[in-house]
Amino acid sequence: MSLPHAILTALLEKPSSGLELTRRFDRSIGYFWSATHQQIYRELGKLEADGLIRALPTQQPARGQKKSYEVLPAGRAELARWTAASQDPKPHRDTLLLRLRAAAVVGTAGLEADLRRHLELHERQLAEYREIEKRDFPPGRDGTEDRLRHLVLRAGIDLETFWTQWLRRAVADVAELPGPERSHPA
Amino acid sequence: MSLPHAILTALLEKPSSGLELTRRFDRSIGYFWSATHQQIYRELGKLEADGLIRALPTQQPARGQKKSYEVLPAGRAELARWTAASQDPKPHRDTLLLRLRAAAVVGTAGLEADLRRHLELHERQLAEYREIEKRDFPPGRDGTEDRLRHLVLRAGIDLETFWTQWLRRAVADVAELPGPERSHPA
DNA sequence: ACGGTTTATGCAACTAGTTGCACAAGGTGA
DNA sequence: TCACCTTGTGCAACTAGTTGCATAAACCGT
Repeated sequence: MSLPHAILTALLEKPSSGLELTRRFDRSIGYFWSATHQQIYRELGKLEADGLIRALPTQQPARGQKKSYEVLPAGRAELARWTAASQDPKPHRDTLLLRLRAAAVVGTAGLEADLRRHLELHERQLAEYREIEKRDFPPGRDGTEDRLRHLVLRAGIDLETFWTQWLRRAVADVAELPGPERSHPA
Repeated sequence: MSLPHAILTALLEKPSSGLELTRRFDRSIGYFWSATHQQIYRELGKLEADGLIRALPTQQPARGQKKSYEVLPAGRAELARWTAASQDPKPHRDTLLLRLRAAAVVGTAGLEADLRRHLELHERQLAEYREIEKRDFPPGRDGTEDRLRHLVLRAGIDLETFWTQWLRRAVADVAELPGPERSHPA
């Protein structure tokens, strides 16, 4: 139940239209809370109906016309409430770890290539995060908002660092397992 | 679309009833692929209908009677196919990071306590993983299956290590932000 | 001025996961 | 012996997220 709050946060940072939000989700918030444009439009409709945001006045609010939203006081209050509330961590689900566990039973045939691919993806993501850090968080500036946003970015960097290291080890381990094409039949 | 494969893996490790599976999900596979008993029963039904598993012969298959399942060759084949297939990583969603980002806009009031709580939860999980490592992976034994399972466990350990470290920093950072009860109004 | 691409909004149907409850059998103590 | 608790199985309804497609305006070359 966090998508509405992600949208409220994004809109407080800057009032936007559905498509602008979609783009910003792809670039920054989406790194830890992804959403498609359909989800976003649907949620904008709900938030407006609930009186948490409103469409900025415009000439004709027709289809194909940009429609920007801003957060109302009730929306800010709801976001503050949600941020402060205690929440249990949702269980993670990780397909790759599951596949490795399955490979322990049915064999590792074909797995190594995909591990390498994942390694590359994570390396790319890590590089992107470091780029952002260099650009947006040069040493020195540390207002409150910057501090918190930097903290979030650092979580991303450290997570990707973990994955690249772990995947390198996984690739190496899987590569040196007995025999090519091993597949552990019944 | 991984729950059926998680179940196939678990059943290959050891044929089980629905409830036994539920318990094993809580203890081990569930660390990276959680599932409730309702999900498991539903999926067992589907897997049986699809001919990937079958119920072990028993006396009366009535309600309240244990019913164990084993994997059929078609099930093993499907699991092997899935394990080897290339898959894109699903986007993560992390509420805590989102809340921190929201806090940068609406203020950190009330957040610190929950960060501490999360820190404790991750410390506990980390301790549990280390316990399992000591128990199940003493130095020396390293068959193929052990190697892979140990690799998965190590991912869990490293992930929890990351979280505990990051959360410690987050708690410290949030604690020293300007003023108690800061809340950054419009 | 017309046909194609890009920008922008949105609906509908589907899949996956969660929550809440119902039902049956077997054991246990009063 | 009967009320209650535990174990085990399961349905139904709901919530969240995904996929595929429809629609419309604007911009752009010919």
